[in-house]
Amino acid sequence: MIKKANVTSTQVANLAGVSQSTVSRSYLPESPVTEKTRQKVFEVAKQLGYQPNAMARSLITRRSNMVGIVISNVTTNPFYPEVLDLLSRKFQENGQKVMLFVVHRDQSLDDILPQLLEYQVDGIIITAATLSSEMSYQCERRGTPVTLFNRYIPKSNASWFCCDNKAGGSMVAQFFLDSSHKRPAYLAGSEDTTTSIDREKGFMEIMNKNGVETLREVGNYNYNDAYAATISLMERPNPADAIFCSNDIMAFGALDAIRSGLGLKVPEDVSIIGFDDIPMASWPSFNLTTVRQPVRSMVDASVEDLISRINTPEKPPNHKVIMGEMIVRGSSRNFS
Amino acid sequence: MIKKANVTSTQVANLAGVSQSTVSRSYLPESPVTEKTRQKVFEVAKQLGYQPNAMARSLITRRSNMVGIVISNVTTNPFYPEVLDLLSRKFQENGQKVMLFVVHRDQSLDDILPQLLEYQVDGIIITAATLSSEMSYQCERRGTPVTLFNRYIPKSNASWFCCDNKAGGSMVAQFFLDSSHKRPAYLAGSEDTTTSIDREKGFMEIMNKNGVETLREVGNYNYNDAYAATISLMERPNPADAIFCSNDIMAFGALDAIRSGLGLKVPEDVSIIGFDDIPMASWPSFNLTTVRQPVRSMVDASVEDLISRINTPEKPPNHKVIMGEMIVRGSSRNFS
DNA sequence: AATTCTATTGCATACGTATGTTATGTTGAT
DNA sequence: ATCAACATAACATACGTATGCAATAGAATT
Repeated sequence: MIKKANVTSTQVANLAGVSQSTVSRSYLPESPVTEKTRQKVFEVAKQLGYQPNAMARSLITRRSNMVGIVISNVTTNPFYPEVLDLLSRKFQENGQKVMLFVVHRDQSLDDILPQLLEYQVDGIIITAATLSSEMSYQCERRGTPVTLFNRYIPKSNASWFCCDNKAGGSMVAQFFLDSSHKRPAYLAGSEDTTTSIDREKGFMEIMNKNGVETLREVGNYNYNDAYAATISLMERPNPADAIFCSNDIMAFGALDAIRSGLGLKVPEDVSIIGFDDIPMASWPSFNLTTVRQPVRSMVDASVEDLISRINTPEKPPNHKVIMGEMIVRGSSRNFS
Repeated sequence: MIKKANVTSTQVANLAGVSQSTVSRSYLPESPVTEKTRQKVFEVAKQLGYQPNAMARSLITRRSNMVGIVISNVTTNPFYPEVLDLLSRKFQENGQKVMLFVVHRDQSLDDILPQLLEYQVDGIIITAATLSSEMSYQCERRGTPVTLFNRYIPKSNASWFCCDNKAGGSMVAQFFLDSSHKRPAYLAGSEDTTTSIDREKGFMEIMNKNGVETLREVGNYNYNDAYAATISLMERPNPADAIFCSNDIMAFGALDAIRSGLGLKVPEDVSIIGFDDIPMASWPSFNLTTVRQPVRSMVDASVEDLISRINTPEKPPNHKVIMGEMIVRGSSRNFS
């Protein structure tokens, strides 16, 4: 527990023959300090190995320059590492440090957010997870802005930025109909996520409007469940000829089930369409038709929103739904 | 910039009719404070929405309970999100918060580490990146322990924990020889990484010992380069019949190149072996033979080392090389 | 040379907590 | 009832920085 004593601004000040406040000001860009003294301070600082203490600074400025990122599914869906990478990069560019929490199914956000607040983060981004109203209230009370990424909560003061999941679902449905598929199926993600619910909603709306009966299975957003669900989907008396999977990873599971598991062909026997457009989707092995999520736009919007609300707390939360784009590849047939 | 005023321990103290120090002690588990007053303090705290300020606490205890994680390749290789997930979980279990930096090719660690030190992290883990001697010195001077994950630096005071990459390479070479392959090839990762260099070293050692000529290409640890490298490997007059790829992602690129690109068969025409054993390796589409990295052990060792060196700074750094395990699947033939 | 003004610097204090030391209250024994 | 002994609580200070205000020095003006 014996930690080496820190070099402080006071020590630098003494050696440089100036006051502590001058040292402090030397590190603030627009402070009135002569270039000569500033250089002298930096020189001594370098010699002593001095570096400002961000904790002490935060304590007095009431700004930590840290944001909290809460994320899940980082190992089960490659979409989220990408989101994390982009978020973290964008925050770095804006001078914000990132305090990261990876949440698992067995953890509650209600245990994590207090830790973030304890560390005085300036703002919080929540990805692929949702917020209890109690926590939403806690954050509001402390004036800590919260932004949701690909989730939304109807009445809270959190911002949110989502892909237009419903429209995405509809696009896929329309595509299936236009290419004369007769037995479409929806392979749901986790039942309690708005992403899966909304994609299904959009998909079903079009199907119902056209009076087309639709099959349904649950794949819980993972490969193995999707594999199994696809088998059961295809072993019915009247199997599917088109499967819309609520994310790409499940689509890979479906593809493998169809091809390796059942010995059928894609897209000749069944068309498969995914959601996300992760890099692997374009690999020859999969060559997956999918709905591309506008990750960049979503990340940019989220970060910019959060930072602007950090800087001006009175700003109301923002909400935006950004349209995805259908990427047609080889896992779906176009005509019949 | 107008941040809501924090609720402080002093306010709680006033309302509860006790002193600030009593409030403070109420939050320290083994402090001498009557259960009755502690309850009263908590009650008032809850009512006021009080939460201790970790910055102020860190300032005085000289412990931030934050560790820095520096990681790269988080989007290009699914192995690293898994590492990140495990690291972060293990640190959480030990009460350490995580400050995350995702580094990119265009960034230098020398710009990142000072930020971590500024925030007084108790320790630093560096994954898939290496440390300049200048930075190593800076960390040592401040008494901040550094642990490298899957990298090593001969003479520094950093700990490191690696997979036994050389032994892994040798295992693969021996496997190829035992199954009578005649034209082995090594598909290198990024040339400047010790992981790729060591795997090659182990591979070549066995091949040389047995007088077997070996082909070589570079795939830079990514799918696309590996795909292209494999094509060029197979278009030679005397093409390979066995390819050892320095990670799984490249192995997928090689597989796709062989099958979709060249119309050949795996493992009949060429055997492919990867390294890492990421979850996808077991998917039917790939069914990849590979060397499993002992991620759990490596993560456990790294975290335990770092935490123990945080608690007792006088401890010398540790180094450990952990053996991987060969996972034989369908992408390699066993006999000939 | 005296005066005014401005650009720098120093002084003092505050941020919110932890903790060594002293003071208080309570219990028990005599 | 007296006093010791102990368990709790209060007091005061320190952690390392930023910043309002006062002081200083130097330049500029007359």
